[in-house]
Amino acid sequence: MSKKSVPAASDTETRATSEHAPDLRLWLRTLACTNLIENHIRSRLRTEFNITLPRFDLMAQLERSPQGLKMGELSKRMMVTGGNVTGITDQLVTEGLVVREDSPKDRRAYIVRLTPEGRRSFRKMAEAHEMWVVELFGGMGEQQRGQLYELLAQLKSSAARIAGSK
Amino acid sequence: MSKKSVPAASDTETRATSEHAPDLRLWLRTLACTNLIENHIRSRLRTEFNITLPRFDLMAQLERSPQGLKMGELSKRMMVTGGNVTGITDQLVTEGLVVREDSPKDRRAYIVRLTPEGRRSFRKMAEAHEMWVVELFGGMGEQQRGQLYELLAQLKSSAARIAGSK
DNA sequence: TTATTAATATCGATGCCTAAAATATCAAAA
DNA sequence: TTTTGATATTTTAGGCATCGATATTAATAA
Repeated sequence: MSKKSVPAASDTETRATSEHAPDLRLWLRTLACTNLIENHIRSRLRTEFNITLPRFDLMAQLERSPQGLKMGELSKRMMVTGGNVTGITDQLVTEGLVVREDSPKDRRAYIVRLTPEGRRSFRKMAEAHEMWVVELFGGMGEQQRGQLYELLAQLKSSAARIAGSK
Repeated sequence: MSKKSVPAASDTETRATSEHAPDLRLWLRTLACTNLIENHIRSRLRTEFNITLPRFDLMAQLERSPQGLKMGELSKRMMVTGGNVTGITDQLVTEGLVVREDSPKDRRAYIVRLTPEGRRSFRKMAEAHEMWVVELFGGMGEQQRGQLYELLAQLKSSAARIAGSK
């Protein structure tokens, strides 16, 4: 649209920009929302429970799997690399919140499990965490949140189709 | 709702969870979308241009401000700490993509600016970057993207009201 | 059995990121 | 002028995250 009055030299680039900028703005807004919320949660986890978000996330995975998880399983579910899981687990072990046990089936592998204290501690934090999220989304109407949920499902599948096929 | 048939001992917690879980799921879905897209972009920037996302983001800020920006301005706009900006800028300087100049007005401050090569290099990358974003959102309809944009505005202001008042 | 290939986890190097402390400068009050 | 408080940046220490390399174990093939 409006090809006229656009300098010929930068035509392609200019048109690409003006046609696609809305998607870029949409992406930047998505990013801004996520960062805003994530930074808030990260900060409160730190000040109120003296824990980091990655550690909280790892514990959340273990809470859902009382039988414990292998390092590789954690890596897959948290969508991070194995080396990363090694480091976070090390920290949690020294804090007494999780334990590494040898797998009876596979001597290469460990089973990571919450300790009783880890479980107790996590439940407290999870309750607070959920309230924070409710608070952060509280300015939106019930219906708007439902719409957002559906639209994000579309976005996820759209992006996954592109990103998935590396 | 449905107070009956809920064990008394965990009543509060259970109800809180069942009532608020939708918001939690909504948040996790938001996070999943963002991570999916961000990781894809990060990976392509790396493989196709051998640059990291933070460096790209810093250059993007400078491109919009041809007169250059102070370190503190960059920090604010990128929503990261000053120490971080120092490190990223150092890298870009050694790569010859940006320069630090003394501020004529304020001897405490630096002005960071793109070099000609930095500007040339950034424009190439930005064009590709925009196409990737268009691709990633391409599975959504025009109207859906518009709705999403509006709903995210609501979310942003809702979250900012909570997160802003530290 | 032996050799090969794949899977599991760790380690080292590198980069991003923050919070807190240190350094330098500015601007205005005493 | 000197002090005081605010501002701008860097430095330091620690945690998070990736990649590539490595050691061990498992599973499979010869």
